[in-house]
Amino acid sequence: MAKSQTAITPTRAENYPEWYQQVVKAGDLAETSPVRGCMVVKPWGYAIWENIQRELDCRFKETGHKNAYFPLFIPMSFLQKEADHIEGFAKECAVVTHSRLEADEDGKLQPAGPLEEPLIVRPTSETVIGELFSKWVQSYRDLPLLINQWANVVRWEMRPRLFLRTAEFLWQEGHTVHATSEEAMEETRKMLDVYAHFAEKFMAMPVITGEKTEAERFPGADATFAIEAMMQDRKALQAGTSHFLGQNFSKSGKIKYLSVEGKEEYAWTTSWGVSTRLIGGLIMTHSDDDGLVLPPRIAPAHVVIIPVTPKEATRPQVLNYCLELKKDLEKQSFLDGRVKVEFDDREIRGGEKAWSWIKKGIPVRVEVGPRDMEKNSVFVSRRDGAPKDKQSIDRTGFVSGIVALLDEIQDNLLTRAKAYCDRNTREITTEADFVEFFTPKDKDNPEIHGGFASMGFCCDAELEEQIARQYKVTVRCIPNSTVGEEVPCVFTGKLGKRVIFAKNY
RNA sequence: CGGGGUGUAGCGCAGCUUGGUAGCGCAUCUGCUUUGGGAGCAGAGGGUCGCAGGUUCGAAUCCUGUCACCCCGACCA
Repeated sequence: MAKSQTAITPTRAENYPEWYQQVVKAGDLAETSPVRGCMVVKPWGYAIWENIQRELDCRFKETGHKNAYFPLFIPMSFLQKEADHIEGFAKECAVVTHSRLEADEDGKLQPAGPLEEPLIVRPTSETVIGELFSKWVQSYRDLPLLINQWANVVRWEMRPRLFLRTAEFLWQEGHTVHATSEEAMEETRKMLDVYAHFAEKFMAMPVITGEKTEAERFPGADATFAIEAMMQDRKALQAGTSHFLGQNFSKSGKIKYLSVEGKEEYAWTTSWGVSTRLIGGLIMTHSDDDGLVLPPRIAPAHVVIIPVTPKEATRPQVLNYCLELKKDLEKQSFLDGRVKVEFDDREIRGGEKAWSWIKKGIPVRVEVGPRDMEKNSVFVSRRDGAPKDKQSIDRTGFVSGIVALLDEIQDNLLTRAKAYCDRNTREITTEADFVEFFTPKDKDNPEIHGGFASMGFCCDAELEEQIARQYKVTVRCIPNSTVGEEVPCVFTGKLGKRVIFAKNY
């Protein structure tokens, strides 16, 4: 049978959503679970999440936050406290109503021991954390209170997609309490910047930071900020959010403190989070028709060494040479650690072996055989290049240059992603251009459209909703970089703000 | 939860319109060959066709119900 030209079928151009699923599968990142909507994160995928966690956790601690853990269950009455918050989350919650199971006459298990008050599996923790914060905060001396938790949350989504939207997902939620509005706003923006910096520097994922319009705001927030990234199908992915909650949750949760002047005041709170969705963003930013492409700074391993042993006689020497090479590479410092090396001596065919690593997105592959050993060189290919593109490099030079090579791949991926985003971002000035920009050209791939439209908008909520219904396009954000700019609205001509319109995940 | 689609060997699919008791590719096993590359040749094993009813002498194929998955919509990190 003639093998397809690409490791992944269908290709991105043929069917993007299906391609995405195949990349997740081929890269051995995750799979669906017996429970609809839930996800099993496999070791290679979880290692990516651990790298995301490690880096972000450092940044959180550097900015003064401490980790804590709050309960999975929230009393239903807590959710009731903040009116907008209920509106936003009540519908998609998992509800626990019983405390045990009992076998009936037929031996079938039945829920028993009904709870007096149903418990909600947290969709987000503002309400429980607020309850506890109200006890922790008494005086201005207790502020600011800067807490983060790494946890799982559940939102009973109707249309799950691995990493992008699952019923249960892993995330981090920061919750902070401040004495003043200014300080809380500063925190909100600071954490957004932490996310933006992380996305660009580590995930090589260019993002636009900005504020959400009222329609897209977090339920219960006074202002929501987000990082938005462009995927390869030109749709936007909200990759992280930071909320200025004003005094809404402190009023509903009674978070009060005694000020320097001895007056009782309501505190100002923030919350911010990123989730395993980042991995979905990573996949859709860099991967190609041969599978996953991982930026070195987030990859579970940087280099795979594949021994080539055509003759049984030289096999032990080749394996030994590879192990020595592994040791030398692992002496090199990369980021805060070492260069991480996989040595693949599985007893499978060379081609299959190499392709399995291509599909996993490992940044650098090294093939070492008897001839390389004789010349004291190695055969190297980069994941950001073509699969057949291999180069013979002197062993010493390769080892001493590995860190530079990883940095180069990292930079190249960011440059490439940035160029893609720029190429598909257009200034829109008329309604006709807007319609044209977002009308699919290809009937077989109706998802493919223009990309990001940078344009003036009066930010009328009703108009925004109408546009969303008609064109399936929403305001992704009011970019921080253009705040203050006054631009005529493309639809009404009224002076408005510069916004980014796009289709989104 | 609405609209559409798909369920046939471990995986990917054909067969279904025009009912006659199951086929292809990959994978697996065996042998020989090959050996800087997702191997070649020859042979073998493996399926009560998602599940439950119905129509019929006879159902993968027609009808009804049901479950699961995927796509589109509503909802969303």
